[in-house]
This record gives sequence, C-alpha cells and structure tokens, in this order.
Amino acid sequence: MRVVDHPDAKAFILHWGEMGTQWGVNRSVSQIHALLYLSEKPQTADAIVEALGLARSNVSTGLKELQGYGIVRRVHVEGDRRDHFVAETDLWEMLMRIAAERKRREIDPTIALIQELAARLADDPDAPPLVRERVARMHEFMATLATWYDQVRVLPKSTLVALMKLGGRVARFLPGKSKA
Amino acid sequence: MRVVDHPDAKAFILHWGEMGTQWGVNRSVSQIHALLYLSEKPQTADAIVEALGLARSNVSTGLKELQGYGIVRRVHVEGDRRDHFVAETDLWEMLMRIAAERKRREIDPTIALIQELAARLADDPDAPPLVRERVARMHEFMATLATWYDQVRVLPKSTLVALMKLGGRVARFLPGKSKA
DNA sequence: CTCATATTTCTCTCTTTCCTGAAATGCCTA
DNA sequence: TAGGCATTTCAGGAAAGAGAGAAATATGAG
Repeated sequence: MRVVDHPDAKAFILHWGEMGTQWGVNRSVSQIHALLYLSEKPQTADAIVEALGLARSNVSTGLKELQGYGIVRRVHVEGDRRDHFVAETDLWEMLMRIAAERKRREIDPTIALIQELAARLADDPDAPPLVRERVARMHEFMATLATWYDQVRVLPKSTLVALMKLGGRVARFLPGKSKA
Repeated sequence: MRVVDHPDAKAFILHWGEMGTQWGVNRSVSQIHALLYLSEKPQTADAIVEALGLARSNVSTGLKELQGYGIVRRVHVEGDRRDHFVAETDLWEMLMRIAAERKRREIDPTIALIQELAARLADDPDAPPLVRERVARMHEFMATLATWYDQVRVLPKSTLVALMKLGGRVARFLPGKSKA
C-alpha cells in the first residue's frame, strides 16, 4: 500500500504543496518533497509519478530542484538500474539547508546589489539625501542579519536546539539584563 | 523631483519588486512598499500611480495589503482630502511585523492542520507507523519553532539587537559551553 | 558496439495570477 | 442633502508560471 493512499498522508502532501506556493516554491516540488518525507523506502521517479499523478518530466525537474536544495538525495538500490530518491528526515537539517540555499540564491545577490547602490549614492551629489540614507540603512541591516546567520549556522545542531529551548531566557545573559 | 527619477532609487524599487515575487508577494505590492520606504513625505495613491505606472485600482489593493502587514500606514495631511501613505522605516520593526503576519496567515494554520493529522494518525490502527511518526515529528518541530518565536518576539528591540550583535557567541552561555 | 531502458530537455498548452478600466460606493463640503 | 472628489470592488483581458508529452540524450547490460 502506497503512502499516498492514506487520507491523512495525502492531506499532508497536498497542504505541503500549497504551503510551498505561498513561499515561492512550486507546488509539484513541494509535493514530491512531502511524499519522500513520508516514505519509508527510497522511491523511484516513476513511483512518484504514479503516486502524485504528475508527468514524468515534471517529477524529474522537481527532483533536481530538491537536490539543489540538498534536502533530497539519490540513492542506489541493489539490483535496480533506476535512480531512487530519499528526503532528509532531520528537520533541523532540512530547515538549515533550505535557509542556506535561499540565502545563496536570493539574499546574497540582493545584499550585493544594495551595497553597490549605496556606494554609488554616497558619491552622487544629485542623490536625494534621504534616499541615500535609507538605502545605506537597508544595506547595513541586511548585512548585519547575514553576518549573524553565518555565525549561527556553523554552531552544532545540539547547541542550536539548546538555544531554542532556552527561548526568551537567552536575554538574561546580556549585560544589564542579569535579572528576570 | 520624484524619488523614482533617480536611477539608483529606481533600481532599488525594481529589485525589491522582484525579490517580493520570489517570496510569494506580488510585484506591485513590493514596489509600492519600496517607493514609500524611499519617500521623504507621505505619498498619495495617485502619486504612486504616476511614479510606478500602475493602475489606480492596483495601487489601492496594494496599499491595503501593506497595511494588512502593518508596514504601511495612512496619514492625514493638513488641507488635503486625499489619503497619504508612509512606510515603516525602522527595519527591525518592519521585519518583525512581516514575520508576525506571515506566521498568522500561513504557519499557524499549518501547525493546526498537522496537529490534527498527527492526532488522527495516532488513533488509526491502519496508519503506516512511519507516516504516523514523521507527521508527529513535523508537528513537534513546527510547534517548537513557534514557541521560540513567540518568546523572542516580545523581547525589547534593543535586546534583540544586542543578541544579534553577539552572534555565535551566545553559545558560550549554555551549560557545558563555558569555554570558547 | 548495440539495444533497451532510464532520464532530461524542450516546446507547446493550460492554468493561475496579476493588472487594468469601468462601475459602484463612500465621504466630505458647501 | 446634493454634488464632487476619492476610494474600492469587480469582471474581463494580459502576462507569467506550471505541467504535459514528445523528442533527444544518457546509461548500462549483454
């Protein structure tokens, strides 16, 4: 019996697909990911085609995209020539990889562009002062976030989990916040 | 002279629009936001129409959406009957509000659904054990993140900024991590 | 090396989303 | 409360994106 035959599994996959579309990921890609996440054994592209009712070509593209994010990988199954695929099941790992890839694709180029705009505006006597300032502030803000992210991403997963469990209580450790 | 007449300001607005599309926000909405962010004075809807070359109705809808996110607000200008609009210029505030709204619209309903699925699967003897487990783990993971977020969002902005500046060094404060 | 099978690429169609212009509604002022 | 100006709603058309199927390419076994 296929995973997709269970109504709750199906509901999960469909919702995951919709969720994807709201974050700029195409529906098929998210659905394929959800299916693999719920699958016990590595799945062939054809099994995915059958389970989700998508075109073979579409599944191929989707799998490539998911591998690009590093959250799905190809595995070899003994005695079968076809490629099989499995999803990353550690959710922390999954989140970190998606974040890393979206930063690389979208955030980093944005920071680079804004930096260039800020630099040009700084030297331009015709630039409206407020535009100059706001673009500079935006660059500074995004660069700060990026730096923070780069530091946090390399922490061991166990440390991240511990920090998360700590929640708002991390604030205690700041100077002048020792009480709470 | 309009902000949009400066080439770098225009580049900023166009890029912001594209960025929006990649995150599921429509191009016009993001462009309107960028324009207001760079504008010194409150702008009328008609000024936005003229600056961005959009239809009046489209601008109206976009402004409503931005107000829904809480990052643009209507202001009254003395002696002018028309509505004027300004963007939130504190970038921390902006980010937090966008996060809050997207959580409310997309994440919370997702958690609710997955919780329900997990509950049903737990009672269903026909549910594949692995599906049961994976859905439960997904719920747990998202709920943990949501709880963390709820705790962090209420910290004063100054505390958040301080924590960010601390970067990876927060890890020092964890038990067993005193060195570093 | 050849054939069979698996995978990817490409183009065209279909769907969805976006945007516009017109009509309707709301609101202020006289 | 009537008239004008401002805003919103709505339905149709345009643009963008997703998906299907056919053709091309790659891979591996014999």
